[in-house]
Amino acid sequence: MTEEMESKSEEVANLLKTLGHPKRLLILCALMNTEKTVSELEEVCGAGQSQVSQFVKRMQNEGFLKNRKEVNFVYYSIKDLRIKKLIQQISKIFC
Amino acid sequence: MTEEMESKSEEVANLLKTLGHPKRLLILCALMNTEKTVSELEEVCGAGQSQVSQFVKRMQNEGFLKNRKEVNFVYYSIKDLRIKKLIQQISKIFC
DNA sequence: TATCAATATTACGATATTATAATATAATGA
DNA sequence: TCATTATATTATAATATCGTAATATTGATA
Repeated sequence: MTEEMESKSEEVANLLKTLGHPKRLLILCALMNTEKTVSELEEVCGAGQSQVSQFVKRMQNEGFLKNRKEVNFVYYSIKDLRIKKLIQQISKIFC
Repeated sequence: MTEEMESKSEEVANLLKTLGHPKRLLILCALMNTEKTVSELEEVCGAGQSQVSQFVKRMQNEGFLKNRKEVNFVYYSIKDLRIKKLIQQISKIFC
């Protein structure tokens, strides 16, 4: 096994792990067509404020999400078209 | 959020979690073209016998793999064409 | 300035996962 | 039968993740 395979497999595994949580998946699905605030996402996935904040932070760090601040709201959305298509593919594969 | 969405998201999340481990990914890739024994898979992913055995058991339980016993070897392989295509999609998405 | 609303961060116990070692099982061949 | 080989199972310590509560931050507004 090459160094490259090892690091690539870790990189991909990290992305898959981030996707591998039911509430994070629900958040991603909810963001497919529109941006949403943290409190809106709380309702979407039935998690508390703190947990949603942690979820979106992680997904942003992994490159899935971006945000935009407006007054004291923070709107999260899918980072770009590439990620949106990726999520569509994933959902096509598993659903 | 409907009951159905909740259970579907858990189901998909479980599949993604199973995929979300670097050595399990390496095992799946190694099985794309050919079946392999547990000891061959040890070399493929650089894990010990026990761990590989646990990995393939889990992936078999999740529906990714099947096995075939021959004398005292156990050959593991991708369960069917549908799963093979799924893994190809995943690797196309992330690589 | 004081307060409030929205979000982020931190802390922490509970639970799950990982990696490893030890042992068990099952089939083979001497 | 006994030893060997391949695999499976069990146990366990280390680590990671999850969910929750408490606190901090930030910007707006009274």
